[in-house]
Amino acid sequence: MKKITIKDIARIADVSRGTVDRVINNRGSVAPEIKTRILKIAKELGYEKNYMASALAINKVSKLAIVCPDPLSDLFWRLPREGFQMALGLMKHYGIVVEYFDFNLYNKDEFIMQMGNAIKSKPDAILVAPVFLNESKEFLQQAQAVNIPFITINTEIQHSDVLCYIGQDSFHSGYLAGRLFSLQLQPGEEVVALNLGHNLSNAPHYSAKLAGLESYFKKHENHTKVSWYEFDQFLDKQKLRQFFTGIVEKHPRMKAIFFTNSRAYRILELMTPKELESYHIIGYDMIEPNIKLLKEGRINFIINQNPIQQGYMGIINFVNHFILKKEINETQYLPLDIVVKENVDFYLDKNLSPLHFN
Amino acid sequence: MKKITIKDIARIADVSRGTVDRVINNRGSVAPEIKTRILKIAKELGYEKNYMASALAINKVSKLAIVCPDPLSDLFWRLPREGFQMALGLMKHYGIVVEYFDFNLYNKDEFIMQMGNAIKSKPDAILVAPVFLNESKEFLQQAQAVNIPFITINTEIQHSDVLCYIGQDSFHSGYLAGRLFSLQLQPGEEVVALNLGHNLSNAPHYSAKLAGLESYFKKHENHTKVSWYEFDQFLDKQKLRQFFTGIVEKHPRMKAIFFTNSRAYRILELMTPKELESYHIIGYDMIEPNIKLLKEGRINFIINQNPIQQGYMGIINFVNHFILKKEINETQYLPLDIVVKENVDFYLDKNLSPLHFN
DNA sequence: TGACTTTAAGTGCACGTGCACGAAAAAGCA
DNA sequence: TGCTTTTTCGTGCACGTGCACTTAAAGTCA
Repeated sequence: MKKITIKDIARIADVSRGTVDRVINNRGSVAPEIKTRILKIAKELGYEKNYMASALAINKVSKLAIVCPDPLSDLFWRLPREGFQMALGLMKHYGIVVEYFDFNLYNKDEFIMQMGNAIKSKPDAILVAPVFLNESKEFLQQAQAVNIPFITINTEIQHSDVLCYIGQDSFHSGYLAGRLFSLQLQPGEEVVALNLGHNLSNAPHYSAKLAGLESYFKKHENHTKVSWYEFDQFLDKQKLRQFFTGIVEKHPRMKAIFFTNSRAYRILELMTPKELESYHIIGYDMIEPNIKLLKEGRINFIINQNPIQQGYMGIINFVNHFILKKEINETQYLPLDIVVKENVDFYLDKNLSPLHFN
Repeated sequence: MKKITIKDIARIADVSRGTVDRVINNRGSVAPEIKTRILKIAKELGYEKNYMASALAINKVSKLAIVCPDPLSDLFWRLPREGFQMALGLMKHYGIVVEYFDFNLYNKDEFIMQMGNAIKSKPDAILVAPVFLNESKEFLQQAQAVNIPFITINTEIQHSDVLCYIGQDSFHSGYLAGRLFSLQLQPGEEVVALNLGHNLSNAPHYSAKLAGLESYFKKHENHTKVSWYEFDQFLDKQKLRQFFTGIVEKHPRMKAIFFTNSRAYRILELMTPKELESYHIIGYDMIEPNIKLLKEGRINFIINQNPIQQGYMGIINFVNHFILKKEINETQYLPLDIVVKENVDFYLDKNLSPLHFN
């Protein structure tokens, strides 16, 4: 019942606390036979280190650098940050200091700069959303040289020095969208996928979604035509409308529109009432404009990427690895939540308040 | 940057640590003017109690009694327990001792007995799945008398002494099922809801689901007929089949079947191949037989009640309230996850491994 | 054998808080 | 004023671990 301590072990093994300490923490300088004796006793008694006392004694902070898009530059990125805060509130007693290195989501140079700054700050680890594929891989090399591991969220990249990835399986995310469309599509109707933003070739999480979407129809409804387009000047409403008009003209049988990211609302706000009625829409992310459109019945499904949990788990993994020294999984896929008008309220972050510790 | 401690405040306020301690913890015996001075300084400096040192000093365990159905008596109840274990692994350093009081889900007397035992064990709080409505309310009275608050999960009951409820909004859960059916229903087709198990009048979480389902169709498709039945001898395959045959005969236009709980598989395993093809099925809970049926396309949608999170959050709330002394929300609705074949893999608990701390 | 080095083991303090105990100051009272 | 009672405040130890420092023992070599 009572928690067993180092002192207990020392008493039973007839040695001093210091010796037990050396054994437990593998500091050496202890006779082999005594070491085995102590380990045996510790195991038998089920000794578990008291992390509170440990953390108190160490009195040293672990540093985590977080390199994510500026929450102000993109609505979505508020949410992972919320998750960071939650977990940090919960874990702050372990002595974790984080430094944020925000960058503008659309500015590759800022990303490069902030990644450099993050590495320069000599943290114990870097938590990064590697939205720019090539540049991220480059920095991974650099970090590897100075022995700083990466925790990645949101965008999955393949690299040996990534401690773990937390986010969605993008391919299956697109695949799921295919299934959801097919619930309502009639034969002959076409599907169009739109990527508003980053260049697809440098953004693996977006292109994987497209691949998944196409894969679904190839497998189940090979007659359904799927096309895709990318467009990065979505902030210019006039150009965006022109772009969309072009698509409408090119695809008179278009019935379903898939958005690879959170920016469905950018086009929906430019649609005519008639257009709004005509299409099945699937988009991503529970940001305010999308939620509104979902509730109005304009967006049919939102696929939620659990951004808050992405942040939450990122911190948890840091704690697990660096403080509790536990094994962690390299790939941690979060659920592909299907959000409709009828359950959207229960996905809003206010429901996570119990995890808010501040 | 540096963490500010009681000692710092004492030095600045020119008093002793003890005095600051008395102010911070509201122990009285301190002159009013000094109290305000100390509070002011504490606030200015942003003092935050170090809970690790605090817990270490107190060296007292908080006791939590958990009264939930035996995981062996019902597959579903393994999952909340997993959530308990996760959170406890994460929080164990706060010194939490839990005692489980399992009862057979179908045995009201066992529930009564274990609730009694739980109260007798004099815990700081009881975490309970109050699946029997009337009996639960009775014990709430008793616990109130000896000042033991309740944390409830899974089944929502109205009572002033419930510290918090963590689980689904059952009404909207049924309502969502209505929407999901309507994605595929043709005019004239009927919906039947089946409650295999508890008496509905004593199980509010089940009856609320039915109400939600009916409400959806009343509001959106008033022509669609919705009927419901309950049947508690579902373990007897022959009787169950008879029961179902009766329903098939009574409802030749039945196209959609809604199960209020996890026991859809009980009837599906008795269906003929032709019957299996004929109906849209919605059920609850990610237990093994249901997952299999979902993957085979027999069950169309599973609504996930986040059982692991129910357990996880239950513990988190205990910590928040009793250790960190934070305000907690009385009602904490978990998402109504829509699970289909295409995203089921990402809802399996293996994906939550990072929360496993043992 | 004696002086010195290396290795093994023990001791004491620190971390920040809670709490019991006792000292000091203030208040009450004759 | 002198005494007692009450209030207010300070001090020391404990919690379990980490770590630096000290001491003791064993080993090395001329």
